[in-house]
Amino acid sequence: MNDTILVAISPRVRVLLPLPLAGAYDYRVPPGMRLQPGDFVAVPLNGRETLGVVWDGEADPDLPERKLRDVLHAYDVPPMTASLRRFVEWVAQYTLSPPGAVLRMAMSAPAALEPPAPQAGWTLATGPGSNAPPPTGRVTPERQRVLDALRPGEVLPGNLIAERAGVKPGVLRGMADGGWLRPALLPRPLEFAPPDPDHAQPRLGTEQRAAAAALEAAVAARQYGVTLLTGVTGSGKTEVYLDAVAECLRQKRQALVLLPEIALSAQWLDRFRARFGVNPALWHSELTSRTRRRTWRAVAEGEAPVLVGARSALFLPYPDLGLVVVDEEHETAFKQEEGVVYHARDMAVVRARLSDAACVLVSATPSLETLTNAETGRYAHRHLSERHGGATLPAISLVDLRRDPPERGRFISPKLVEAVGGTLARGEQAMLFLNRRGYAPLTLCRACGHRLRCPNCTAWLVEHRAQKRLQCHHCGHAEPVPQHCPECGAEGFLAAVGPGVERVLEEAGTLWPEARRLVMASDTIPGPAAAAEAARAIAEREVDLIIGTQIVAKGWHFPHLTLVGVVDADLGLAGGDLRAAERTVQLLHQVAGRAGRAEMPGRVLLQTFSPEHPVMQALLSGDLDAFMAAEAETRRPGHWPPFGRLAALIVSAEEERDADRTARDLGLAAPGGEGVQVLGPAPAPLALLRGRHRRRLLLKTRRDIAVQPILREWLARVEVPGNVKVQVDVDPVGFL
DNA sequence: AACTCCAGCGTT
DNA sequence: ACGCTGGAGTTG
Repeated sequence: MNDTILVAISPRVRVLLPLPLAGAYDYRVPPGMRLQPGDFVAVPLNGRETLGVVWDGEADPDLPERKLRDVLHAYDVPPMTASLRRFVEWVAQYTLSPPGAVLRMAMSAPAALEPPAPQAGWTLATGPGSNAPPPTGRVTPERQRVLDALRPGEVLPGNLIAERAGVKPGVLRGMADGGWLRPALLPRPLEFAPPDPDHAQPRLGTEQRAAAAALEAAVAARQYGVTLLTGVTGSGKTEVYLDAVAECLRQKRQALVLLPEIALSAQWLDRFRARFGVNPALWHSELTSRTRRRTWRAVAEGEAPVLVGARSALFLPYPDLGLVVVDEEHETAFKQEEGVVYHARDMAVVRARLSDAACVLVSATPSLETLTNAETGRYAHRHLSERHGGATLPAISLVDLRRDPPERGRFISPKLVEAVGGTLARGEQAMLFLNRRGYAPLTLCRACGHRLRCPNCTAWLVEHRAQKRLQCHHCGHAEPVPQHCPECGAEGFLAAVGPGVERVLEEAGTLWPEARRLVMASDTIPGPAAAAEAARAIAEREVDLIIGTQIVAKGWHFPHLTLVGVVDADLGLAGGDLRAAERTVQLLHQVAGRAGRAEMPGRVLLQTFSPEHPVMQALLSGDLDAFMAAEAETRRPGHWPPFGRLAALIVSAEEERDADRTARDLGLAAPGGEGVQVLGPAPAPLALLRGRHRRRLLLKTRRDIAVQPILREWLARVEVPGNVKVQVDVDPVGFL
């Protein structure tokens, strides 16, 4: 045997830090510490302590020993699963984000790594197997009641024992000194009561039953697969997918349900409670730090069997995810536009695949992307064609504003006035929908034509008359409504142009002074409590007329609502957005679905200047399938999504010429070739946003060409100065 | 992201 | 000579 010189090479691990660094860093494992991939650790970084996760792969052997620092500490929490680690990497490479930036989303409750402080309680010092010295002192009646309140081995909090025994807390201390009681740690209670899959059996129709069985089978298969669940509003899609959740519970795996607006989902939670007997765990950005910490830890320890959340819930550390449901999958709220730019619906599919879980995408008005995946067979498709409980679909009609315009200065046409009036007269509820907050979207000077615009954004200031302020809906800038025109100084010439919900409220007040009116907009319904209260007031008929923005479109059940009037059906169609028509159909269809959900038939009136527009015709006929098929044919020839791929580069800088220069450089370095096309640079749709000048370039490729390598090479060719930001948006939606 | 380092400037 | 501020650079 050869003589070998054994060099004591200290073991090294790669640690990914939740910071926007290029990759994982290597650390030394101190003697006695055992680490495996996924372990949460504390490490030194540039003179401070940072949390991180032991990552996969070999440490760099060429890194000199002197650069290495020791791992400081390993946390006693379940390690991050391999499936979540793969997901972090996948999202990072897809969105061109540093992996650490994605990891940060998976470490959104760092305090949860510390074990929860154990709660102290009391237990009997004497008892079977105890060799404690015999207690001293008399057994008073009080003390006897304390002894009776505790079973041998039982640990209870002091205040509970004192309450049960009817004694002052001081008695317990005395008994502890005398050796009757001894302090002990309380067993940690479960954060979330386990939902019972068989708490209430829903009454499903035949069609629902078949769909539920298919979803249950998909969950029971314990492997990846995506099912699109469609059906008109009121067809009972929620009950069907809750059956899949029940099956997931029986499989002892965790279920995740993503909702677009978790803050508005009070009614959804009622249905969950009715089905499973308990509340699910919730996850959204407005949780208190305490709830956040507790929920994160409960999820990691497998004690949150069902989690309902916003898109960020995708990054929670489920030990064994068995089902991911994306409700209202077409909603643009699933798109995260800042930081790591991602689409939660698409990432949900990836999360499910990497976890060998079933995925269910749910919508009455599915996106063209999802429909196309269903048509090509990548997704299974289940459709519910019947409205549940005997309700019929609302009758939709158009009001041609060219033939039947409202009175001058008004926005509700005579036909709609009549319909609302009739509905209110019958004691039924009506809704007026206008997807615009505030009083008026534009204020202009009638003397000089000046329009009041935001100093930081390419946007008009919106008057909010209730607050007597002008607001920018993009940056939060607000100012008092001026008396004089800031341009020409004329007094009394500033005029509100166009309607917002506040103005419709005012008009409704003059038309139906007796009607009890409620405005539902994101500024009047700021959170879950307000949403629940609004739903209650409407259900208990404390409201006659609801005036709302798009938040009224989402999943509400208003049993007494029989009329929906859409004040401006054309609103979403302006502008050059690729998906404007699709989104308008989806939004207006959802709004229309609020009418007539119980036995009373519903009616919908759409006010439009272009009744012949395919969007209006689709809503009129109710044949959304045909509309989506036609929509597909407009996108297919130009290889627009979903028949091609799109990525946007948003170049922004405080100085316009800096943004222009980098945008031009990117344009000059643009990739090309077969099936690859670059559009721009052009001013971004909001050319000025929060004080930054923005330019946009669009990369469009054939569907079989991945955009990420092209983007990486492109960005590597261009030098971006420090005062310029280039944001990458793979699969952009909307106009940002 | 959060720190150090250092140039450039003003104060003591 | 000292100290503050801002920007660039670094972190294992």
